[in-house]
Amino acid sequence: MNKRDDMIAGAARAFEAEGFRGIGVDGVLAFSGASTRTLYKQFGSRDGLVLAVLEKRHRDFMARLDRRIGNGGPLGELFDTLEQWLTEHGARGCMLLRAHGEYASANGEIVALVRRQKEEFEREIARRVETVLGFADAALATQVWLLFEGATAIASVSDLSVVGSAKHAAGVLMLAAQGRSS
Amino acid sequence: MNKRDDMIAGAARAFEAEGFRGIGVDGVLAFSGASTRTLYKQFGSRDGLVLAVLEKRHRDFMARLDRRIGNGGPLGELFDTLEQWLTEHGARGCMLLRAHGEYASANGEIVALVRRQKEEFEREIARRVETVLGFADAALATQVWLLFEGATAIASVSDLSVVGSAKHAAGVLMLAAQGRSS
DNA sequence: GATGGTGTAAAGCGATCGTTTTACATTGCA
DNA sequence: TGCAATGTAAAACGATCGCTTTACACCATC
Repeated sequence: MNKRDDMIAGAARAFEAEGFRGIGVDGVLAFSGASTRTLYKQFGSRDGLVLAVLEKRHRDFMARLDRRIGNGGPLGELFDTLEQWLTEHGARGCMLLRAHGEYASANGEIVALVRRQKEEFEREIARRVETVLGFADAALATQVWLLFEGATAIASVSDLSVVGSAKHAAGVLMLAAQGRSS
Repeated sequence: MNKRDDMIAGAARAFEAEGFRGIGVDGVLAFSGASTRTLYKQFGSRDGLVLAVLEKRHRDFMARLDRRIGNGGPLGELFDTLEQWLTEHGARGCMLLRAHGEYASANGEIVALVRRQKEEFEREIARRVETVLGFADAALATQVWLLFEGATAIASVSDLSVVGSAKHAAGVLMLAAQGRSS
């Protein structure tokens, strides 16, 4: 019954470790023990499975954000959630952006999906910035987003402490924005 | 004579557009018109070509930094150079980090090279931070690095204006660091 | 004017790619 | 009890993969 979910979870681990184009269908399926027949019945194609993995990945992270992890307010939660996420999943760069890069000229549907997901994520950050400041500040939201994605990327070649650095920098930028408004 | 350079330049364009694992040897060579024979004589293997591309890419960007582009001081130059670079090469995410992700479990030499390159880049930022502040501030250097890599990544799904946002945020963080020291 | 370095053209190596297909087992619902 | 859905196992499709090899052309230097 949850075979479909097993395949998505297994494929996510496979793509995380080997990259989206670096592993074949058989290799991906080995992570969940499913057969090729089931893959094509459930997802239609290999790319269909990729889309399902990306959708679940984004949905899971957004849901995790709602758990209000940590104690640094709406913006601090953002980075505390990221640190917890990277601890659990390993830091290999944002899976969505990796797919965006690997399928840039091979699958427009995947590219479009990731763009939509990132727009949604930026809006979520803007919402949190407005909650903290009491007024909207699109420029600050973008800067916090930059710190977030920078930490996600750099953690793969450095260590998880960069997430704390990003959190701290976001706090400094926020205080500066508050100072300018008073 | 410059056939080797042609192959590296062509391969860089190929990998930029299709990803490192998303295009075959024949496709890569079509960008420079070279033959497979020449590839294996010059680079030994496909991965050898990848290493050469990454080395040249890093060296070229570091050399570009020395041209002191823009007028925002050592830190402003960093982001002005990035913006010029992305305008010329297109914004598809950092090629080095893309390679690091795609070869994470397939080629340790590539992974190690990128790690070294990123360490060197972080030191370059730290050097510039110290020049501006008059004293070393490793935490600030890391934060500027986060903004830089975040802008590089996000420009691929947004637009180049995020580089200006990163530059501005770096300026705010620097002023805050100066304030703390006085 | 032979030689060695560097290049192209093209065929072929075994392996693997994404996908389809055939054959059969299990399960839940009518 | 019977049927449809869902699953596995395994073979095979043509295409493409990274790589090797054979054969030949150019062009500088000694």
